[in-house]
Amino acid sequence: MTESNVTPFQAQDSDVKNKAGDGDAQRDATAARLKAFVERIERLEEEKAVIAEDIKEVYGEAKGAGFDVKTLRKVVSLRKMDEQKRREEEELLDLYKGAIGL
Amino acid sequence: MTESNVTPFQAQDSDVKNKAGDGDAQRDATAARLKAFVERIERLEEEKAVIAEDIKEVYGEAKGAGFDVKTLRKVVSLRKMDEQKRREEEELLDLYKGAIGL
Amino acid sequence: MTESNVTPFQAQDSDVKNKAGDGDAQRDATAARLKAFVERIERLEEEKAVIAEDIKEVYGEAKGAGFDVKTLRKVVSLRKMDEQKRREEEELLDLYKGAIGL
Amino acid sequence: MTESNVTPFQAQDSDVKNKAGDGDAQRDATAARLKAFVERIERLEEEKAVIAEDIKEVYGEAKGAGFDVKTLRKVVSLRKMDEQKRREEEELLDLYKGAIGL
DNA sequence: ACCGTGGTTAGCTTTC
DNA sequence: GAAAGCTAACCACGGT
Repeated sequence: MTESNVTPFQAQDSDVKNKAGDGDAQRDATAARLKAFVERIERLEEEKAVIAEDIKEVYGEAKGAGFDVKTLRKVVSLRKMDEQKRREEEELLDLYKGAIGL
Repeated sequence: MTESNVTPFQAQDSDVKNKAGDGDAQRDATAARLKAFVERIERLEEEKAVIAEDIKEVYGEAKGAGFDVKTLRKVVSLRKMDEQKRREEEELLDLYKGAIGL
Repeated sequence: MTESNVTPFQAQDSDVKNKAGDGDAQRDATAARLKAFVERIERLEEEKAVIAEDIKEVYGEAKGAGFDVKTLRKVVSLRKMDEQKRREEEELLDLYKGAIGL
Repeated sequence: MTESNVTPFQAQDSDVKNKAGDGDAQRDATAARLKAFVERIERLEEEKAVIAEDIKEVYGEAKGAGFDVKTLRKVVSLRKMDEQKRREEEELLDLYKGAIGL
């Protein structure tokens, strides 16, 4: 699939493509490649859904262990914010370093 | 950890928590368990974020291969909707069956 | 109110706001306009809440008439999904048409 | 419609209804009533959607007037919370008054 | 009567 | 700057 020589449908401004002489072969090939992309995406989304499910289960466990879920979520959320803040500060530091010549 | 005999903090309306005789040991143990939950969740969320990233990359690839991303997203969305609809219709059937007494 | 010449508060990153010469008049005017927006929103949300209440009542009526509410909800939900699907398919068609250059 | 003499489908535990000898007339009547409920609900939901749209527009206006939408949402939300709190306190007061004999 | 669950809605992020 | 998709909080319902 590294040697792609047919052009799939694509947003275009005013040009007309594949108007005539477009055999079924290319159409089929394009369709197959499209299908491949769709399936890759769907598999990944499925994995994502599974993990989301796992997360819910962990919260459930925590609840069963006596923790307050809402509070727990807040804690996780706050740590994530801190993390972002820390990264931003690091970026800023890098920026400064670059500005003064490494 | 299956034999949990300390009570973690928890949302309470008007009760008094940890009033007296609450040694540091329990507090530490509770904190440790809380930390464990938080870390499990964070690890899972990290995995989820990675997959979300992968999905974005696949869309990027598709775009590079000449597909229109917006259209591709629509296709994926419609397929998901079909899936949901199919499931709901099955549920509805079961519901009807229950509603009229099996 | 079409000629607004004062600047209300607004999220800003690192700028200095209302530094000097900022009399009370502008502040009051801004506050008044803010209040007006808040009140408009609150009135609309109130209307929305009333309608949500009405919907609940209709479900209640249906229940009183012997219909199974859960099933009824499912039916409504499926019809909504059909509607959305129909619209999306139309959009998809347009999208395809655009993608291949009209 | 005050004299309803047919029984619509409904959740039941173990009884079997409408098994045999159920003419089409009742079925049609039930279907018609069901349809009426569905349509009433759909109309109300449509109204609700319109109002939700209006609210979005007001936020848009406020933004155009220079207000920060996120902050504005926060203000509205806080006022709603205050309102709830106020009501709860009033209820509590009534409760007390009742408890001591008006 | 309470808990657990699922559906609904609002807010945030990211894209165009 | 607008629009949409995704995510997280909220709420009402049914089950136990």
